[in-house]
Amino acid sequence: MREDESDWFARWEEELPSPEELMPLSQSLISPDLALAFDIRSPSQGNGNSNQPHHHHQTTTTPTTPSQLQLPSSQANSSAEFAADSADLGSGGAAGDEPARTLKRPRLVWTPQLHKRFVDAVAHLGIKNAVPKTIMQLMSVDGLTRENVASHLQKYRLYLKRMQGLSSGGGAGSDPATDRLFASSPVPAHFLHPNRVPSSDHFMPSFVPIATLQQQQQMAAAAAAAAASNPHLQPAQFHHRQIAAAHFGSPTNGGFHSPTSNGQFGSPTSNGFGSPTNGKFDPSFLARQTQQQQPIHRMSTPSLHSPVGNYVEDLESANANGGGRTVLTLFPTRDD
DNA sequence: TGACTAATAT
DNA sequence: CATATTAGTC
Repeated sequence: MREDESDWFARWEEELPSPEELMPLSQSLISPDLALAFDIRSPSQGNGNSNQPHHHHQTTTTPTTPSQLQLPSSQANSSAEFAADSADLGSGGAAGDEPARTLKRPRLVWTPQLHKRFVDAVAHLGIKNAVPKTIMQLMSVDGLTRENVASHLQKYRLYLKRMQGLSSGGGAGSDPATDRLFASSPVPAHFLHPNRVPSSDHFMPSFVPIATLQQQQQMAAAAAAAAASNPHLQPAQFHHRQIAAAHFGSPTNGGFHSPTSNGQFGSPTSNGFGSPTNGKFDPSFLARQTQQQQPIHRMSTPSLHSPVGNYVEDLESANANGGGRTVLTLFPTRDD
């Protein structure tokens, strides 16, 4: 049975999105235009995690066409002429406040990869501890906010409920596009059986959330740079109508991957969680991520250099529904 | 106060 | 419809 442990782990690793598919979220969130807007949202919401851009190195293994690299300045958009005066981008006018502060971030798009990470996190945490903040931390996806997770979690829960109800009936399959995303990731058994607790339960020997510390300053710098370059796109600009969708296609070890062999992770708290569904687990592994303001000390990860995220901005007409929506695609829209 | 969930808005 | 945002509660 011990093998099971390593087995599941191996399986888990395998299922994880390959580095090529993984990527740092925030980076994508922060498109040039957005760079300006990437700032945090409401002042009151401490926002456990703001977004922090990482700088990734290009892994030599990025066979992908080198063509799309770097930030295209998004000028691809038609509005390249936003730049003009730097002074007031603020709301035009009068009040000129801090636009960056009030900007809204683009809608997060839950790609299968992202969702997978989400499910993995939830599975490993156990429904009990699977609350937005924890999930978010475990996912360790740069740029993901607690609210993003909360929202998704809500929906996921509904989905699970639906599944439960359906499963007893018989089965038929549901293929509505609605579940498409959720279907992309297997739902851990316990999820469907809230009451059942596997005797041998306990997975997650020592899961280690790597990344998690990011530098806000860098982000600020980046923003500043972006701002300088593209002085403004005030919210009003985004406000209504389309932005460019950023597609990501870059490998990144985000931090989810485990360096098995190298396992330097020896995290101080590499404890095996207690039981996900049973006892209480020590969130120590969460490493108190005290808000932001951390000295950019990257962990000594073996080789956590991530490739630069070469994302391309694409205008996604998105839907033909009511009108253009601004959407940000994080991962390469690669369906599984 | 901060976080969670449910409800509602976009 | 998928997310985001708000509101009520703990």
